[in-house]
Amino acid sequence: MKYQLRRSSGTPAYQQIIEQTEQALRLGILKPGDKLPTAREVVESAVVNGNTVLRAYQELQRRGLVESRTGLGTFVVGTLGSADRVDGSGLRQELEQWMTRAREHGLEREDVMALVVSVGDACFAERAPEGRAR
Amino acid sequence: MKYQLRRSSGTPAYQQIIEQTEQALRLGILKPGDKLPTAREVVESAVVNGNTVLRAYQELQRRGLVESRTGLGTFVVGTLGSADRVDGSGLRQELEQWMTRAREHGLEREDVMALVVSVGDACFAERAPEGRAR
Amino acid sequence: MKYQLRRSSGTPAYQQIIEQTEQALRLGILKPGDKLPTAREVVESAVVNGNTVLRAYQELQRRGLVESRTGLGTFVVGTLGSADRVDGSGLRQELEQWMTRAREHGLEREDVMALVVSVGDACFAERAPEGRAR
Amino acid sequence: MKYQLRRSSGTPAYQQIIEQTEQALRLGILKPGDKLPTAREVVESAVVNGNTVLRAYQELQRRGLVESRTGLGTFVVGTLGSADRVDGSGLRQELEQWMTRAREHGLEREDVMALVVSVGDACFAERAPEGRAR
DNA sequence: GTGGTCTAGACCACG
DNA sequence: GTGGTCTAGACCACT
Repeated sequence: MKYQLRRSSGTPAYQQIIEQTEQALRLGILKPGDKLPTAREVVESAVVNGNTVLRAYQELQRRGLVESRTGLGTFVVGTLGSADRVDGSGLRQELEQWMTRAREHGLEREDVMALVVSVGDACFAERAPEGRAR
Repeated sequence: MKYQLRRSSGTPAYQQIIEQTEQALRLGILKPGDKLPTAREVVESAVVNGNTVLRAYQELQRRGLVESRTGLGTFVVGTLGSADRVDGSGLRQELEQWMTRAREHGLEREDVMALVVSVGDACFAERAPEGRAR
Repeated sequence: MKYQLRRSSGTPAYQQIIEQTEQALRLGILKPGDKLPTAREVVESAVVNGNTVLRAYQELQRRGLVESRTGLGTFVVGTLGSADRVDGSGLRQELEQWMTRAREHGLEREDVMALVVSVGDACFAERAPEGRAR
Repeated sequence: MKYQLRRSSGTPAYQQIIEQTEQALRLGILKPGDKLPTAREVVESAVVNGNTVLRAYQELQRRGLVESRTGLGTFVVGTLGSADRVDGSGLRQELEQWMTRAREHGLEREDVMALVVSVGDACFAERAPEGRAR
């Protein structure tokens, strides 16, 4: 697990850490029992303040995804989404092929993202309470 | 064009407006000559302060995507990405099919997004200057 | 609403703020719609750092008791306990009389508290999941 | 004497041990000559690190409430408050009755505690040096 | 002026 | 060494 923070994105750093951790949980990169990097490690690797990391970890703890034990570290205890259903379904491969094709068509990364959000909104639009996305 | 702000997302409101506008540009929902909603309209529809909208529009203008003409409104003058290349390429349809399949496999919206980001990182990773993604 | 922090108590300051706010909610001192003191005001009156106050307010917000609106302040939106049932029940008066008697018997404040905790444990002991009190 | 630690309360474990010991002293549950549980016993029953228990006992010793004799154990040597005055005064019985009534009125444990603190502040408020209560 | 994020660094509790 | 609290002060978003 390695965090990639975009400092200029406007999204708070501690929130990016939360999002990336949840993403890793969804993708099965992190599983219950796994140890998150220590706050100190993240400070070094992601060039961010220790408090910021702790804040993110505490929020993850509050969400029941993680548990911190002083002197030991922070460990995954919850799961998120359905990462396991992806493996063996071919979904990933198909997406890779599609994205390669999109790229060959001249689409940039951000174009692809915008398209995915747009299609996702339509596809997963079932009475979303309010505020579909960003 | 209608803005959907997530107030609790942590991402500043004015930035969400910018992002959604740029996204619309990439998707071809907005094209040069189009008129953005007036600040007043956004204030009402998105429950946000007028100054916030103006700040977002100013930033869009600074980026050369938009032009405000007093008394008339704010108009799109620039383009972004390669929206036109999507039409007729079948890319959108393929994505829709893929996403439907993903959904039938039990994936949630957030799972799909995590997967897309993950694959996107791999696919568009070429000499990322630094901090290519989140 | 005025916070009285015991800095030497070992209990974190931000947590004392949370506890006292919840207590005020239980006692009906704070009701939905009421405005909490601004972080700045608490900083001055309670001699504590602004971040510490914000942290407490954010936790209260997370618990759904309070809502912060930038530029406006922090407002009570939730309720807690059954404060209204105390009024008119005579419970408060009876407690006051009992406590006066206890004091005349030579009990100190801390003695009273210890006694109350002890009796409370017995009286409200219904299968508490684990960890009854301090 | 059995310690009940709330791990999530924010209050340090070693302090909870101190508080509970003092409370027992005030209530007469512990009297001079009594033996505290050995650190080892506490470690097992309260799932806490041995050093933490020792630190608490040292603090109690510093306060003159307790004395550790190597090879024998830790023994109560001091008193606190006026526990003896409670017995035979009827105070405890009255409190029990009041609390039962409170409970029948629908008050929760936390409501009662908030009320007691509130009344206690008023009743024992005399020239509080500063920050008399929470 | 109000809430909120971030930093740098100190100090504490715990293993 | 690991998580956690607190401070002082800077800077930002929003009303």
